[in-house]
Amino acid sequence: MRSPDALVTRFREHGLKITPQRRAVFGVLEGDESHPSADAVFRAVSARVPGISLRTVYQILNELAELGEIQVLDLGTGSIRFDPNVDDHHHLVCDGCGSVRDVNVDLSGLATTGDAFGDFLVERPQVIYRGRCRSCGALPGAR
Amino acid sequence: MRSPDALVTRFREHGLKITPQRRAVFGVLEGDESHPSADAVFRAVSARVPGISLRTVYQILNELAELGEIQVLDLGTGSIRFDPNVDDHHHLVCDGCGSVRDVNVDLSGLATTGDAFGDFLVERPQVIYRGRCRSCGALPGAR
DNA sequence: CACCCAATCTTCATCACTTGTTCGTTCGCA
DNA sequence: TGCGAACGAACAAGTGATGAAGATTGGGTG
Repeated sequence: MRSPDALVTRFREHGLKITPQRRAVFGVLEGDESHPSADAVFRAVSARVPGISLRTVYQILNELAELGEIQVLDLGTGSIRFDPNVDDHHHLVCDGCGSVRDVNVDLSGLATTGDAFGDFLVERPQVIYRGRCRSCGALPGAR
Repeated sequence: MRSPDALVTRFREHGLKITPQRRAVFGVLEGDESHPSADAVFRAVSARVPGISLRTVYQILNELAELGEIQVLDLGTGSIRFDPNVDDHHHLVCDGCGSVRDVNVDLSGLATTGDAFGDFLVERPQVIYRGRCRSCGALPGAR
């Protein structure tokens, strides 16, 4: 995701208006590596723009996704996660607390064609490393 | 997943009763490679046991999962998928129609520890190959 | 073979997440 | 500054999955 200023420009270019709500979402997402859910973004944004509705947050997040500024992730944690990091990378998902972390691994050796794939056209291989983060390490497993 | 007969034995061993509903679910899942959703199982089972409730199907599927007889998959297709194949394997997911296919690839080379993982303990690396199946190959993309 | 109790099934309700709709308000360019 | 298009807020719907409770049934027992 680009900087909030660049996003302002980009939104204007696409005929989208710049509202305090949008600015606030831009600001909250900038540098956020926590892979927040819509609700988490909503709570963070509410501190800057009291009274904003969850619906509006969803709208803005979907707009950002459509512009390719953020990535939409369904990692099976019960809610969709949003990732301002749109570079090629993969994710660690903690079964204990549901937290998500980026991980950079070289998958160039990963086959995406061959007998096993038949005529299926692989476009986006995705790796989800499920396990336990440090704080959930020893604990038994309810999310 | 074992054979329906073996499942009957296994359920009895666990103090679970054998009902027509359970037999029907066993039968439907046997050899099923379509990775059905709960609703798909429900529809298939309804042909054998008219009047069965969706709630009961969910219950039986969860029991099978707890016994480790089937795998529960959240592949981001909107609903949970159930897989009688519990061997180590991965999945092709079609962005077009949401269909799922098994794929056997050697992932022994896939790292699960190292600097990139820090103190995160990877237990189940999961690979989802997203792309297009044959019939959706050329078509544009609504699911 | 009928009985009985726990287990199970069905029905209804609830919950969490996400999106559709409507209407008053606001943006932003002229 | 003003106007039209776009937006935000409130409300409600919709989907997938689970919780609760009363009616029913499996299957060992007398």
